[in-house]
Amino acid sequence: MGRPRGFDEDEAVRAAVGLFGRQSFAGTSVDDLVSHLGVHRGSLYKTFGSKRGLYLAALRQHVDRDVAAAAEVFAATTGIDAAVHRIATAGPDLGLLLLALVERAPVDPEVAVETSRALARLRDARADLDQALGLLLRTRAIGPAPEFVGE
Amino acid sequence: MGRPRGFDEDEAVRAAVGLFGRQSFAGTSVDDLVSHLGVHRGSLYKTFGSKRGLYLAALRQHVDRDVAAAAEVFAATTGIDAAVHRIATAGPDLGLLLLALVERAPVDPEVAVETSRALARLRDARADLDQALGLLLRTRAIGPAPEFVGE
DNA sequence: GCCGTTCGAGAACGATCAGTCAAGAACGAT
DNA sequence: ATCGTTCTTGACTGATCGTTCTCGAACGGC
Repeated sequence: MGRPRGFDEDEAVRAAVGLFGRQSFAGTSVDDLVSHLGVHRGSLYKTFGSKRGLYLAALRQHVDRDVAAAAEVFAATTGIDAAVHRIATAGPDLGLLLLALVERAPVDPEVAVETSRALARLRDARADLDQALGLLLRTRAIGPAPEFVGE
Repeated sequence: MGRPRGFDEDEAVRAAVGLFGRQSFAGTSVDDLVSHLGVHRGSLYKTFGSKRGLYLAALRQHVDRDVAAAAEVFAATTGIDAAVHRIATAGPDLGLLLLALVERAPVDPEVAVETSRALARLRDARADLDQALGLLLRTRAIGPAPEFVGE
């Protein structure tokens, strides 16, 4: 009963993944979120409790969806450069995971739980996780690695 | 001529490295900086121009000092786990570099220049840069890797 | 056709943000 | 001693921060 929602919660969280993944937690304001998610202020707080609550929801969806998809690419692609290149160009954006790892995990235990979950997923898909992480990090910072060409 | 400075610019920048490296750029307020650097508001803006100016100064010092020191450890230590463990426990804190890579380099070209400089330094010291980066990233997120013992 | 409930819309809250300004204090030079 | 210069100090600005509140609209149940 009651008035039905005017927004899709899953879509809203997905949009939050994009914003937090591009601008970081501290760098994303609630105004940013409100104007990009199609969710109004009151509904946002009613649904997620706080900015941090929405961030955690976004991170969980990111791990379950985007990180899982990336893990599949990693498992299916031989060669780290090719796998990371494929993810960077056609795969899911892992910006939120990278940002969560350095920005929030050290100071927010619940974030650390989710990032650990993500790392475990990736480790299962590929034993040389560290090398993949480092390459993803450099790819985000400098753009796609120019030294890699070809499929 | 003129009144002498009441603070050491090098020390102030070093303190800024710590703050930015722990709390990120967007997560560190000018009030934070003022209360931890021993530099008052006016002097901060007179000396560095803006919060971003101070951030760039901090990042440059970080690359020239802390990243250079880490590169020496990497070059002098055989074994990635041992090298990263040594840096994490007794070496320089590379938090600012990691944060700059994911938070600022993608949106601030001058930051990207400095992070590229840092990566070049590390690459010269160790060919398997990506693996080292990934391990540093995980170490920051979850704390020192429990699987590594000895040395 | 109301009632209870949930949501939409946006004004409003105190706090904090980055950045500026004016007034005075501490120096070197004359 | 006085002047020009540079730095200190803290109040101040308008904007933006995360969060809360109010009020009306849209629903299911009776």
